[in-house]
Amino acid sequence: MDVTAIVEPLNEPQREAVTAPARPTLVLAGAGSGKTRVLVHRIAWLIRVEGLSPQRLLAVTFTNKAAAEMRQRIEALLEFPTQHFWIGTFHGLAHRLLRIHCDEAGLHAGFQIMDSDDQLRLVRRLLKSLEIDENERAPKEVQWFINAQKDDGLRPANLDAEDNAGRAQLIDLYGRYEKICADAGLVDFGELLLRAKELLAHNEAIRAQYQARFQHVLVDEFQDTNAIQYDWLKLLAGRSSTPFVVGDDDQSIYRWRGARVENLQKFQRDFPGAAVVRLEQNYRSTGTILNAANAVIAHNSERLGKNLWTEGETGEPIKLYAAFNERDEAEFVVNRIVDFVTGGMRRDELAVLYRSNAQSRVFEEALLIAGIPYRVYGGMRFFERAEIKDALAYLRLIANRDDDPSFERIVNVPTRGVGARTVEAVREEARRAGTSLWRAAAAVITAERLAKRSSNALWQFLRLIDQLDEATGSLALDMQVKHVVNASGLVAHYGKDKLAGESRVENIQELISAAQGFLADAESALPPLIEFLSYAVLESGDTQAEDYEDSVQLMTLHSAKGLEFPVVFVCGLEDGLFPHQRSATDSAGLEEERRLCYVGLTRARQQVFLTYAEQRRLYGTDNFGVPSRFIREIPQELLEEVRPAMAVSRPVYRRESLQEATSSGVRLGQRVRHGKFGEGIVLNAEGSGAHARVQVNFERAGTKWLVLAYAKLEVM
DNA sequence: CATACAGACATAAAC
DNA sequence: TGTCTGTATG
Repeated sequence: MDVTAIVEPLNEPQREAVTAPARPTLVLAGAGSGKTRVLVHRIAWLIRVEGLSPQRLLAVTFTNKAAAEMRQRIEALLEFPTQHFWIGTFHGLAHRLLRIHCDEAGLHAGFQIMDSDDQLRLVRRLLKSLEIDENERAPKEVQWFINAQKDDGLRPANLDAEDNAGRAQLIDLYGRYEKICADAGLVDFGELLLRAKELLAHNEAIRAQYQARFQHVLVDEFQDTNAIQYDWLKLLAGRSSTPFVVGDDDQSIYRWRGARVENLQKFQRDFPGAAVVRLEQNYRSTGTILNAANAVIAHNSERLGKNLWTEGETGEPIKLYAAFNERDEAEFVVNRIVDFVTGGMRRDELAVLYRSNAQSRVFEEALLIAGIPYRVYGGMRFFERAEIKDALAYLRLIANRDDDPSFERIVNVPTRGVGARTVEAVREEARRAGTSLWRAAAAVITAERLAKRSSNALWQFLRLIDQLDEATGSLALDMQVKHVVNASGLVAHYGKDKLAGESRVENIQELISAAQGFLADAESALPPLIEFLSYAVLESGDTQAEDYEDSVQLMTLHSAKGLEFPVVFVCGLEDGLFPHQRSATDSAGLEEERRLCYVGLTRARQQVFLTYAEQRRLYGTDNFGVPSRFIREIPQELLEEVRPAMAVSRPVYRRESLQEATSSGVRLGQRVRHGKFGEGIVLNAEGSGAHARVQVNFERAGTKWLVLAYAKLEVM
């Protein structure tokens, strides 16, 4: 194969990155600048030109989708199968490492992975067993604490209570949680990474082995890495390997999930002499869209600095629509969609983006009325569905009787007469004897401490699991699954469901198909079932099956990252909604919101529509919105305001800012006193001068809108 | 033990 | 306002 195909289609900086000599390299790749292309061509270059054995490279992504895409594109370019390449997600690769070295990592050979749902259940049960009230200590908070510590690489022993009783309790819970996981042979997502990191950090032989093996380590979306992922990379790269990382600080939108943008700077410090390549030429959007995006992101102070440009056309101005309310906003968007579709555009070329999921409903209703097919991203994914998780719990219990969360999940599904009291007795025994629920159940039955009926029901359950194990031990994986879902009564149980029975049974059938199509790793010594169960957690499946028909795409700004559409609607641009109230309090949060806006704008190829609603019904109450500051950050000459024919209100960018509107000393959050209504807090404000109005929540009189000129509010 | 109702809650989400 | 969870009830 000739080198031309690898190098020819690249621009200068792309080529520089792809053909870079073997030294640490940081590629700052702007939106739409060919980031994936650079990674794919770099790998092709290393193999074809540098003669690197595929065995000796490691490529890491965040999502299975990205990993699959990379694989596919490498195969297309190299005409070469990639099954044996180490390309995968951080979690997938960590999992692989732990399976290979489970002894050294201190894990059971058949350890299983818990998803966040399983994790939360486990935390709930832990709190209950300690008789800690959920109102006093929210399970979510405990879960969040544990995950945050793991993301930072900290074990309970590394934590200091700092004379804080609440913190001390959290640390204690973290310790107990770890014990439960270890006993049940369970590993959560954070644990996969942390364990893998500790394995490399503490075991010199293994570390040396992988450092020597992986000459090149490539990382995608580097701005999304957390502390452990970074340490992991550093351990793996060692002195002899070459890290090649690609990222964009302007697209870092996952700080709340543990991501550390600082890792980009840290990389330059930890690998002195690292080459830095900037990809700034954009192949996606019009000049107008890029100028707008550049202008918005320029308001951020913490940046490495980058400016997107294009050789393409200027394109249409960005259209701005000020809707009366959220229904009007949706109607406007749907009318534009109808126009585009009538004009010959495919529906899946149109995307409606919003800040929070709750906003989708109004658009869905409007699209439904207009008879336009749409697809909403997000929501329940395949392997997260209750019927699927129940089926998997049976399989997990068959594989490992000590898997307490699975035991609890299915001990009475379908209902077999094992009630809450019976389960409580089993838990009690497990706590007393310090064993798993499975063993405790057997002990409770033997001790004859239960009513005969309960005892029998429990006995039936234990027998069922043993029987399923015996009956399926020698079957192929798909037959194993098929037998379990039928003989356990799960299919019959879900089939009875009047509302969703049909689809639930279909899903269970789908699980059997998935098992049928599952290719277990030939090198692995583990039973295929164990591998399949891990696969099910790590690859939790798409939200929805592939579109049957061409449909409009509805999703949050977060889930739009990495995608592109000819036409993009960014909706709900109101202060408090976008930027979101809960992120706008500190500058770091606000900057992340701004990056989110940047991500939204740069999704569009040809045309962007921005909308906001002057009034929005949210959680049952009306809110009067102020246009998002992000609108004002776009240069006016790039914007064109679309007004309904009857409109009378002023154009948004000439509208006085909130501060001017309330220059009389009344600010949001300000305490004020009114002659008649008493004291209250200013919630909202709009208009200016003689028309300026504020919304005040009075302690006694409730929420009221008042015209400042008349109300004679006293600032407190 | 299934269903009905009351009350809490509501940013984003990959593995 | 809608959804989800936990509890009360037949």
